[in-house]
Amino acid sequence: MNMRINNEDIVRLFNEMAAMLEIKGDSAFKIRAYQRAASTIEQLSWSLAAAAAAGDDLRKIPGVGKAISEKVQEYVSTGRVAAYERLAEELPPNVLSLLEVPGMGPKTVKAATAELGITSVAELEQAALDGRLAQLPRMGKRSAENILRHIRAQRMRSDRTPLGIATETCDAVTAALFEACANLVSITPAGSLRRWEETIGDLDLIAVSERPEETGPALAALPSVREVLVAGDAKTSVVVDPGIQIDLRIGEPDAMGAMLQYFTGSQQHNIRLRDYANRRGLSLNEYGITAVDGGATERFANEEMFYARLGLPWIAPELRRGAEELDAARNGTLPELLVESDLRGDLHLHSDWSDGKFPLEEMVEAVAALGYEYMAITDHSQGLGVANGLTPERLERQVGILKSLQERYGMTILCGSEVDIRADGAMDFPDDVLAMLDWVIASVHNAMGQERGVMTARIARAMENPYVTAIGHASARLLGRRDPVDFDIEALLQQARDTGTAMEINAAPERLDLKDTHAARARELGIPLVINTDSHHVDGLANRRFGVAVARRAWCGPQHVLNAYPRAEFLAWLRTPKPERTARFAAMAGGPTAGF
DNA sequence: GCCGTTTTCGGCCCGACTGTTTTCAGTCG
Repeated sequence: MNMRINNEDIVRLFNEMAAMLEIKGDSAFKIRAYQRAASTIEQLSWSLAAAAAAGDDLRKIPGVGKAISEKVQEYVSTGRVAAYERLAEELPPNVLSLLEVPGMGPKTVKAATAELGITSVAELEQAALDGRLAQLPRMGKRSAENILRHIRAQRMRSDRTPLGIATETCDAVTAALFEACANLVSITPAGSLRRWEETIGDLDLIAVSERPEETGPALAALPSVREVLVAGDAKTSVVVDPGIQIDLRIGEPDAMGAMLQYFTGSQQHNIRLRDYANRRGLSLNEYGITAVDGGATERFANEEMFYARLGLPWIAPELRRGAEELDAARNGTLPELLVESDLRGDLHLHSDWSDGKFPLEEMVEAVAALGYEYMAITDHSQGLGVANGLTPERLERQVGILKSLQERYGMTILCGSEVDIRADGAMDFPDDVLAMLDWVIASVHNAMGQERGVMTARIARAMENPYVTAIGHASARLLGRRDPVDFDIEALLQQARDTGTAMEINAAPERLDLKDTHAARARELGIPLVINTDSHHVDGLANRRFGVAVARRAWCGPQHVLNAYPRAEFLAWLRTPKPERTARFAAMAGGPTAGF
C-alpha cells in the first residue's frame, strides 16, 4: 500500500485521464464524470489513499462509482493505473502540453498530432510559423496566428495568480474603469476571486452601466491593457499588465441575481445546480430562470431571490464548490459562517523590534482602532538573524514596555514571540525564557527541505513544548513562490489535538496557511483555529479578510476560531493547563451551556 | 462513468465569441 499518494496526485490522474479521453473523442459524459470526481476529491479534508488502504468504501464520495473507486484502489496498492497507461500509450507523447495552449482544444490537438506529427509546444510553434497549422481543417491564417500569439504569451506568464495580487489588480482595474466611464454604476467581482480561491485563473467582473455599450470598449482602452482577446456585445476579455486575464460581462440591475450566480461558479457548482433545476422542470442561464416547457424568463435582482426560486437558501460563494454544499442547502444544514466582525483579537504581530516596520505603540494603536479586545506582539526569536530576532535580554525589555503600555489600553496586550522551531524540533528559546511569555507561536523558517518524516517529527516535537500555544503558518508555503514543506498533516493535527496546541490560519495573502482543506480537518478534529494577520505593517491588519475567507471555505463558524471568543473565554482557555485545552475548547464550542 | 421521491437504463448545463464557413464547429468558462 502506498499511502504517500496524496489527493493532489489522484486529482491530477483523473484530470489527465479526462483530457486524454477528450482528445480521443470519447463520450463527453464520461469525461465530465472524471472531472467531477477530480473536483470532489480535491476538496476532501482527509487522505483518500489512507481511506482506500483502510478498506473504506470510496463510493460514498459523490461522483465516485465502481470504476473510479477501483482505479483509486489500484493506484494506491500498485502505484499505477492500467487504464491511464493504456490511454497514454494510445496517444502521441506530450499531447497534454499541447492542450494547455489556449485556443488548442481536443479536436485541434488531435488533428495537429495525427496529420502534422506534432509532439511538443515547440513543434506546434514551428508549424504555426511555417503555415502548416493553418492547413488543418477548420483552421486558417487567423487561427494559426492566435495560437502562435498564445504560445508566446503563455511563456511570459505563470498560469494562476495568487489571491492577493489578483485582489490588487481587481481594485486597480475597477478604479480605472470608474475613472474612464462616467456612466458606470457598479463593478462586481465574480468567479474564483469572489469564491476566495487561493489562486485565480481569470478575473471575472460584472459591470452595470447606464451606457452598457461603452463599458467593454472602455476596458479595452485602459492603459494597463496589454492585449484584447475578445470584444463582443456581451463580453470583453483583455490581458492587463501583470499578465492577468480579465473577463468583463455586462449585467442589468434587475437581472443581477442570475448573472452573478452564473459567473461566480464554480463550474461544478453550476453543473449540479442546473441539474437540480432541470429535475424540477426549470432551466438556468445567466439571464434568469425559464420553465423547460416554455414561457418567459424570470429575472432576479439578487442571488437570494434566485436561489429562493429554486427552493434553496442563499449559498455563500466560498462554499460553491459543487460538492457537499447543495445537499446541505437542501437539508437546511448550511453552516453559520465566520464573518470579519466576529474577530476579537490578532495574535501574530511584528514590530520594528524585529522585522516589522512600525514601533510597538503604533502597532498597538492600530489594533486598538479595530475595536479588538486582545492582541499579542510576537516578534521573531533570536535564531532568525535576518529578521533581527530578539535575544532573551531584548525580549525581557520588550515585555516590560508592553506591560507599561497595557495600562493605557482597555485591550489586553499579550507578551508573545514567534519562536523558531529549530531543525531538530527544539525551540529557539529555552523554557525559562518562554515561561515569561503569555503567548508563543512556533514556526518553521529554515531547513524547509527536510524529508517528510523528519519534518513531521520536528513540528510534533514543538507541539509538546508546554509553552507553545500555537503553530504558525504550518506549511511555510509562499503562493507561487515556495512550495509547502512536506509533512503528514493528519499526524500533525492529531498531535495538535493530543497536546492542546492551536493551529494558525495565517491571513497574509501570500501564505493562506493552513489552507482550506487542512483547516477543515482541524475543525473536524476539534482543534482551535486562530486567524492571524502576521502583520509587519499597520496596513497588514486588513488582511484578516483573507484569513476569514480560508475559515469560511473550511465551513468554520465563530465557535471554531479561538480569537472569535470574548476576552474572558479566550483568556480562560489560555490559563487552562495545555493538556486540558482540547477538552476546554470542546466545552467552549459546545454551545450556550459552556459558560463561566 | 455516474446516478435515481421520474429512472438499475437512459438520461447527463448552458451560452458567447471567433473564424471558418456559407450554416456552424470548436473553444472557453
